[in-house]
Amino acid sequence: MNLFADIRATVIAALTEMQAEGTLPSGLDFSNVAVEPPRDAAHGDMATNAAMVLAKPAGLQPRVIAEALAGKLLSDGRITSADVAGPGFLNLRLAPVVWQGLVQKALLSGTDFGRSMIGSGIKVNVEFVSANPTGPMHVGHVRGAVVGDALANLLAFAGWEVTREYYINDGGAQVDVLARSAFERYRQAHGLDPEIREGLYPGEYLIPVGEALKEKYGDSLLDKGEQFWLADIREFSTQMMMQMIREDLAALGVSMDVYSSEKALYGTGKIEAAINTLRDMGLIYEGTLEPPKGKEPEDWEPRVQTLFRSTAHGDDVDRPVQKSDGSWTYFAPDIAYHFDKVQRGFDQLIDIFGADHGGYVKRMKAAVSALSGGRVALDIKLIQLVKLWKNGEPFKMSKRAGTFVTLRDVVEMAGADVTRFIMLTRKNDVALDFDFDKVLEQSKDNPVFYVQYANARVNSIMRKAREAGMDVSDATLAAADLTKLDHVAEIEVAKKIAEWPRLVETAARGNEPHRVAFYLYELASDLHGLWNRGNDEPNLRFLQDDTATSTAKIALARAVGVVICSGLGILGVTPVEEMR
RNA sequence: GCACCCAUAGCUCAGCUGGAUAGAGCGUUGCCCUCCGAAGGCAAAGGUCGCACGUUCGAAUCGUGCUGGGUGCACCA
Repeated sequence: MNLFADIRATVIAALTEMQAEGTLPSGLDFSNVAVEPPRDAAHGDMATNAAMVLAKPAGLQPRVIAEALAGKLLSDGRITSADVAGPGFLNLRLAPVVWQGLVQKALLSGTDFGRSMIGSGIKVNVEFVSANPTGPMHVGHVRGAVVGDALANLLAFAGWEVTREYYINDGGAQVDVLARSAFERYRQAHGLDPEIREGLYPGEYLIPVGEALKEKYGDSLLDKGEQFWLADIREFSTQMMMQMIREDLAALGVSMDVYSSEKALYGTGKIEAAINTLRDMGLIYEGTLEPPKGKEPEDWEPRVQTLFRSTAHGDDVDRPVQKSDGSWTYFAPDIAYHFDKVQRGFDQLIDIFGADHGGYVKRMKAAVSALSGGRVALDIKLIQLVKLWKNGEPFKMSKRAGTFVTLRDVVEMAGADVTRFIMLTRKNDVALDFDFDKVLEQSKDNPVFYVQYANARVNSIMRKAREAGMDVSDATLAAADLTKLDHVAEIEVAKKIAEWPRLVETAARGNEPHRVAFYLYELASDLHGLWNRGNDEPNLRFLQDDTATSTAKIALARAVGVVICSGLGILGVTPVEEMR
């Protein structure tokens, strides 16, 4: 599937043959032998470092190995040249037929082109968003939601068995605050003045909750004390908030496979079981922590606490799992929750956190490491801030929530597709500017537009061809005489298409969905470049007088379109067929 | 004080897990287009990859120590 992997296999086979012939000593480790695109395309199509990696263990000069290897490789029909260069690189050139064949393969596979099996048999859990169920989702959540969802898509495309999961933080004090805030709105629904005291949630989104409470309870709770209604209203409000959050996520095109509740962990013995598992490992003890140096809290006093020896698994200090009154800290259910994920049989866990939670990375990794006996890897992606801009200045207003910009505001102003794409135009750990004016601009400066436009152009070509009576079904295009794609400019585009399967694998291995967005931009750029050359060089236009030539050229364009659609699918962005 | 993240062209950022002469867009400069396959095109200039050591055939990439910015640091989640 991945051409680079194919050629690498060929290289390894040649090396093995050389061992059999005695050109190379036996017992060499080939794992560091790589076949990659060279940095400079002028060097060739692919380069292998085999000679340099093996020179030392083989006790031979790099050039000696490289030249012998070159001789072997040239007997492969796909390889037209193999030149030794630099310190011992072997630069390979592949026959045009290889690239032409790839175009055909893309057409035959459709949007499955690039699908990989490297994750086959690996169960991965991607936990993301996990916003507190106390209000609508805001901008801060959008990026994490998009990154998590796109990453899940990417991993699935590369063969992983993916579960998307949302952890509902409904076990702490914040849902009590939610209940009290909702109670005030309930009073308001009865015509009373709500008392939104300091510390309560002031957002107007709770007004409908108050009305729903009135619907359900009438006036029966109005003069009752908190002890009579807190649990019920908490449950009721949390449900309504989660419903709202699901709708917010849906508006962004995100759906979860599993919603896990923190509250549901209490009273089931799961927390105790997780902590006891650690205890059996000798990782739980009663002790006193040192005060943090440099910034000692005002009310600090030495206190005996139940601690998790996270330092045994790479953390900097041990962490408390119980408060001084004996109740659990927030960390305890988190441990239990991750233990639950381990017990559900996941081989790999991914958490998407806001960058402000960076301090919890080591302790969570320590917990997973301990509870899985090192079997399960936890990767935590920290998502940096998004700064919103409009009219050249920071955008802060919100229609509904008052204090923050909601996800809905963003989606309504920019659209889900644009929002998703832009959120992936930066690495997760770098801050991102989101300018409402720029992201909606129809110009080359806007990457979303640029990529969509490339696909629209492909569709435009096919539309015109159909109008001219041509058959441009994928089957016909795949059967075209692709040797007519013999111009270097066309071969270059085919080479870019060839990179797609490899990119999918690299991006998936690194949990880096942003790579897909960058690749699509480059691919679009190549298509636009070829299109533009058609202005001056009519023989590079996609539509020619000769049907066979046209069919071949359209096949190339269509292959680009297929990859763009496939890539956009991973990003969760709908490809457009026509720009308006 | 400690931990984590960031630092690459004037600006915004990539850089395929250690490869060759470090890339793209914007901006700048110069040419082309204003008979629609131009919601522009071609080309050029622009860099001590924050600094200093180290690891090795080879470092923007790995290690150590600094500098500057961000985030977070017991009984909040």
